[in-house]
Amino acid sequence: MNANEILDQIEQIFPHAQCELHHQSSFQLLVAVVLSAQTTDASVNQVTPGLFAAYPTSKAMAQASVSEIESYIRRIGLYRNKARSIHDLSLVLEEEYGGQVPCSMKELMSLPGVGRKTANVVRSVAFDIPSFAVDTHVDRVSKRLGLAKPQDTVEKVEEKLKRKIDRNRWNQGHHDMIFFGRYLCTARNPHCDACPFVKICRKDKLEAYKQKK
DNA sequence: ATCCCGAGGG
DNA sequence: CCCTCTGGAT
Repeated sequence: MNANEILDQIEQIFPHAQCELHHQSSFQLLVAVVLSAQTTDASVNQVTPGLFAAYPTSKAMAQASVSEIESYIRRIGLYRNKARSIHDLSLVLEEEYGGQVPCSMKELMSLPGVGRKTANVVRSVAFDIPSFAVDTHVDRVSKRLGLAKPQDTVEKVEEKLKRKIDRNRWNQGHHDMIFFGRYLCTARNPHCDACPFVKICRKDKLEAYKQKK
């Protein structure tokens, strides 16, 4: 079973996999993705309504104080780093990009608090540019399904997925693997009884590798 | 390699 | 209680 066939199977189980972070603009998407680091999107969606009501645009966010932003997002993890990142990146958007979110990898990754994963998600969801963001779910699922090796870095996993999956399926495939990892192939207690990939699964090998390390 | 860091699930 | 959640900067 090749990578495209694996996606076919996942899409039978999850026909409507998509971005679940609530947002109404590319700026709001960027902020929501920064907030989503090491945090469930359900938690992010609890704080963004209040945050975006107070500061809907990069201009408003840049004019807010970091402590004011903190007060809206204190419920989620890493809130001090995130408040600082959101404020500072809004300032850069206003001063360097005329209030527009850039779409190149180089420009996105130069923003404070924005790394390769966040940049890939923004490019994929906001600009519909073929990308493959590798987060904790995509990394785990790729290694369990044998699309990458246990020792591969996230950059290596991204490279292998892009090579093995048709380009026109990258953006949807990302969300397919997120849903599969979030709702079926979970980190703890995966639902192997309902999984179509038990024959090819390398979960045990992945865990053995982690033990040695 | 370490730090950040609250909430929800098992 | 411990683990995990669409990571990034140092």
